[in-house]
Amino acid sequence: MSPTGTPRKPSAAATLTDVAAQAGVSPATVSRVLAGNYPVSRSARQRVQRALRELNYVANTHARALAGVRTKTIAFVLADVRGPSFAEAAHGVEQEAASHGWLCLIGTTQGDQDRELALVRLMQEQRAGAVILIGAVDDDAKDYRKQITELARSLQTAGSLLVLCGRPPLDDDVPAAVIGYDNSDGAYALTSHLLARGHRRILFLAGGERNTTSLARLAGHRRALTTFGVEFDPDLVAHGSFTRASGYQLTRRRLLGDRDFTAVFAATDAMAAGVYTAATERGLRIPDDLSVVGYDDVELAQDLRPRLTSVHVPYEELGRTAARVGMAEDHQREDWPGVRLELKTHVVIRDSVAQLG
Amino acid sequence: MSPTGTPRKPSAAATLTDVAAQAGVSPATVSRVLAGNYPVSRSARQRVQRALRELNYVANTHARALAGVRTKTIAFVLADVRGPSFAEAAHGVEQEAASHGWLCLIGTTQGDQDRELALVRLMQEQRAGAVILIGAVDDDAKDYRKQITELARSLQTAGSLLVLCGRPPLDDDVPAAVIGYDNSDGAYALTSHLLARGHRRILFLAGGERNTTSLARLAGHRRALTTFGVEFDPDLVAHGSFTRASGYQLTRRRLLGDRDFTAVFAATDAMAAGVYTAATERGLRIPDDLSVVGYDDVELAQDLRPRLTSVHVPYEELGRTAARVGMAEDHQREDWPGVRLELKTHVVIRDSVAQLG
DNA sequence: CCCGGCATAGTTAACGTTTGCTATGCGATC
DNA sequence: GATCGCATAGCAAACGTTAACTATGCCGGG
Repeated sequence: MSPTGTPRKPSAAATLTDVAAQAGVSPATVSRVLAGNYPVSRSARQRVQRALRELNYVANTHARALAGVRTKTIAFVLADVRGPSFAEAAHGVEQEAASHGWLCLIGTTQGDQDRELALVRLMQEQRAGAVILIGAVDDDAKDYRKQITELARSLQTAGSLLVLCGRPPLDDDVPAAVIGYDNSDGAYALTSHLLARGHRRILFLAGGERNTTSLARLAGHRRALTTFGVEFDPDLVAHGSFTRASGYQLTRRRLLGDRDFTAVFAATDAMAAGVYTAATERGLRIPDDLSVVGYDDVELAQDLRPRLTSVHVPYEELGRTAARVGMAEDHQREDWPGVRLELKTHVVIRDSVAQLG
Repeated sequence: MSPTGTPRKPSAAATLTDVAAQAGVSPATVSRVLAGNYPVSRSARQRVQRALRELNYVANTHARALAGVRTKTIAFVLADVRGPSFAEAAHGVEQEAASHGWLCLIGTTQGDQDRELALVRLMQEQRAGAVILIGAVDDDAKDYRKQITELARSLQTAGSLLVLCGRPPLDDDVPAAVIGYDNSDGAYALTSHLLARGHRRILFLAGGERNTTSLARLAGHRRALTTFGVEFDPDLVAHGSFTRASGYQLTRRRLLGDRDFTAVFAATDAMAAGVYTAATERGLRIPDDLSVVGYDDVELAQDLRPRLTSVHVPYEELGRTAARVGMAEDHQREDWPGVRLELKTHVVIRDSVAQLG
């Protein structure tokens, strides 16, 4: 009734109650206009909408959440946003979330597992609808599994969900979703390709010795060797990290003496890029003098010359799927069946492998 | 007094009040133990801490925020997390935020300005302490400036702050911080380098016709031309987008007929990569037959062969600075002086430019 | 021996929404 | 013409914290 009646406290955001006062209705009515889940008369609705505009009302998520509305926020935690494969996955999560009107909370660990744990806690304080963990882990950390298991339970208790993405599952009774992709089979196929082209001595450039992704890729590699009846030579495995610099160092060292391999399987495309540099430095031409393959099929694989043969991993799809699972409503139920998905990979043949013999 | 007294409602997260009951104290005491800003007796503290652990208490940010505690959340909005320069900036924001215990809310626009506006609104509903907008804009959108100005004011009213990052400032009276970097001077320096090496006919591959970043870089280029007394030829500017594909297309088209330029200035490194491909396809060697330069100095610049001469932009620093400004406490004051910073760039000379004549 | 003050503790009123319940008016039905 | 029901509206109690007050006991000083 009093359009210019009681003036709001200056320089503070307008609340629902302010809007109600301005429109001459009760707060409940404003809330109903906003939610549209209850009949409101035409005239009241119009006055409310006018007041909403005039006061430039912005809803308060915190109050909403407290009052029991499910928060449309999904959290994800990864090692580093700059890694191309991580970025791809992050993009998938973000797109999927956005398409449902959800927002993303993000945190990075730089590979520190304690930081990861701390971040999950923080995300839980924010009452994120789900927490997605992306990327490999070191399989040693003793109480890491225990702690993450506790977190998973804790999240479930709070009506949230832990989604593990691209890392091995926890125990069966842990309430977490697992979205994986197939590292071992991809490596199997890639090594098979190398073997089919006549390579017998293949240097495998691995990541961290306990890194689960690295381990799985190495396992696939060995499996292919066995299938083709080629004996596995431990000397042909070098451990480093998933970086270009590491690929460079490892290769450089191996190229110092006599070369006893015709191909290099780099556990990631980034490492493969390092191999290129080291080989070029030594005057080796790819693929004529040395064949190289990578893994991940990030954009870089097409930028290298010759273009790199690699295994395509659907990182964006991985992120999308994780988000979809996290946003699903039914994981709140007591009898939720759990989710365990495995995405497929495939070899992309380009120009970095020579046919031998 | 009753350690196992009243059992909590099963399968719901423990609240402060639950903890208080368990420890036999009032909620206020628990809150004080948590905050550590008020004396609590040793015995009470210990009982509380025990209960905290037993119940696996996780604070509720929403309730805290409602009760008036400043939320330690910073939001940032960019076009796409996959772009390497964006990723770098995002990393900077995230690192800086994390080092102060803040969390990041993230949203991407895919270049859609309406989406950007909508995202800022969403972030405001979340009561983010600041909202950082990263990246260029199209300078045409009529009411875009008006709307973003309104948002800036609205954010300020709510005690938050709009931080514009790598895009031109709004009007002087708009309460927003602006963190820029120098596009025009960088382009000036880079074109000067080309001119100093004897190039006179330089094809400039620009981004969107109204893209502010592209426009600024083109302006610097023209300024250098003028300084060296070289007449600007509009025919030597081609507009596309900041992508590799666009760089490829634009170059390809120009290479069909007679070539009337000796160097290409690509407005981004990604476009330069496209130039490489198109040139190689035509059998042109870089830099012998054609010189190429880029802008941004992302990792890609070092992956290309020959390595790309480019302008280094401190994207990570840009993000860090934006976050720092956003998290500062004093921007809440009525008499906040505002912030307008400009980061420096510098040319990185590599192997993609030939000395002519 | 009384009182002022300090160290703790509890009480309670916010914070901004949502929502179940209750109240009101009015047209239709018997 | 009393009654029922429906379409609207408001009231008030949550939600989980914080912090300003208030209450209690105990100590030391006068």
